[in-house]
Amino acid sequence: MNIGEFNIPRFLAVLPLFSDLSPTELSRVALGCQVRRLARGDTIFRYGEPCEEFHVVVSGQVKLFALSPAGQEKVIELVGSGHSFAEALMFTSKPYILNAQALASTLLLTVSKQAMLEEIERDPRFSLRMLAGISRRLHGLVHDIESGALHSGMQRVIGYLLREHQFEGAIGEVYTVSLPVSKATVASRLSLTPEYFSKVLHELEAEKLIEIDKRDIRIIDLPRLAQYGVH
Amino acid sequence: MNIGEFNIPRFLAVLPLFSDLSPTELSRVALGCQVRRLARGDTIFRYGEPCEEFHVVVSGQVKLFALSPAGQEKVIELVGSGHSFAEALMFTSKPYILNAQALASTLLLTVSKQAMLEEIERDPRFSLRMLAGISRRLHGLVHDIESGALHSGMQRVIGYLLREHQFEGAIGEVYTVSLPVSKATVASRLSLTPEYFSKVLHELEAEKLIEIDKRDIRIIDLPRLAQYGVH
DNA sequence: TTGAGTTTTTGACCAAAGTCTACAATTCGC
DNA sequence: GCGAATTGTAGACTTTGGTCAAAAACTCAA
Repeated sequence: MNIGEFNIPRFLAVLPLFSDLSPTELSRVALGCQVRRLARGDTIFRYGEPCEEFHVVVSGQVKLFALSPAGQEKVIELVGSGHSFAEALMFTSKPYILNAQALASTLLLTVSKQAMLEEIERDPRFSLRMLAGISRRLHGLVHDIESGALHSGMQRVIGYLLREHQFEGAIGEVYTVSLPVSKATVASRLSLTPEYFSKVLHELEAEKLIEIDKRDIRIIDLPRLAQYGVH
Repeated sequence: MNIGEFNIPRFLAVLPLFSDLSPTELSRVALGCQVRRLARGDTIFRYGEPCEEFHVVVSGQVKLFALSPAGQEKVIELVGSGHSFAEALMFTSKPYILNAQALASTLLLTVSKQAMLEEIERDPRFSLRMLAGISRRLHGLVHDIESGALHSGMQRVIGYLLREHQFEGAIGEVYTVSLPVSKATVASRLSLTPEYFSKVLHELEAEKLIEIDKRDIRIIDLPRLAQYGVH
């Protein structure tokens, strides 16, 4: 795809955040945008760098992660096509508190802080949508903290499978969840080591609740899976 | 204190969120407010209830917590005087996702969603301040996830002591941290059981890094405490 | 296809943190 | 100041989940 030909206003119009801006407004915002093509492994930003923009994944996949002093990483979020990240950073005038890296070949749209602030000044309804977006993200995190603290590793894995199975096709009684990324990455997202994640999956397979076929997990007994581990 | 005499606009003016509204604007917001006196243990809201307002602790203390299906609770946040909570809920038009309860005799100011939305429509700068506030909260949570996932229980306790000691007075070389609430509540905030929290504290005491005197923790050797457990 | 480089699995072993129980200390209502 | 209720401490024991090392399975490019 030729980056030069990518129609920014048209893409912006699809995002919930910008969905009811007029064409004039859209092209005004588009002026503050920049499109980049990234290869797998490319860094988008690092902890501590100044933040003057937010980002939208047009296609591909991005991971947001923290690094411990010892260098071990914890995936906070996986961002797929059509989703945005780092909106909240813009408003605190603090540097990035996370790292972002492309997990695959990715087309990334970057919107400048300046363009956003101008649009907020112009239209209060716009800022309401921004508030709603950030609030939703905050709730997602609260939910994550809850499940991290309240559920065991087994339960987090089951919860993940149940959440993801909705987005996948159902064939007969059998749902298939395709892990979007490597097992190690999903494991980190769930705050588990890859080894332990593997063990948990295989325990579920031994119980005839799921079947593992590389990155496809078939859910064989949904009701019993939902029940498992609720001792 | 007589609730009827409590001057709402004057109190609002002290909050960062409202700090540069004019007296006219303040009294307009005040119309959408309500003041309540709560006793220790009183419920402010429960998971699942509709949310049509946000809250400010005038005096006293409030805990926000999640409940597992089994009924065990995890404290997500402790809110003290002058701080607000549940702002983000207002913008998602979803029900409360947490429970809130007074930990002590508390004076609570409740601001209606309606009043806030009207003010946002009027002044874009106001919404920017709102965005900054919610964003800051989001970063606090990201920070919590990082330290929960990346640090051991020992390190979380030390981190807590180091964070809190700044707010307390220093006498000579010895800083004193006064736990604001019961050890069990602090333990839950740190995702530990009360028993384990107690063990960790006493291990630190045995190492002559702190001294425990009921709810007062004296930090005897700050530099070594900061270092301890960084194996 | 081969073989180098990942990613995933396995199993033995270990440590951190939770559970349970009992009891000591504190606080509070009266 | 007494007794009840709440909070905190201690120790034995269990479990969950992490570590390490090695092997197996996959991927992909030449």
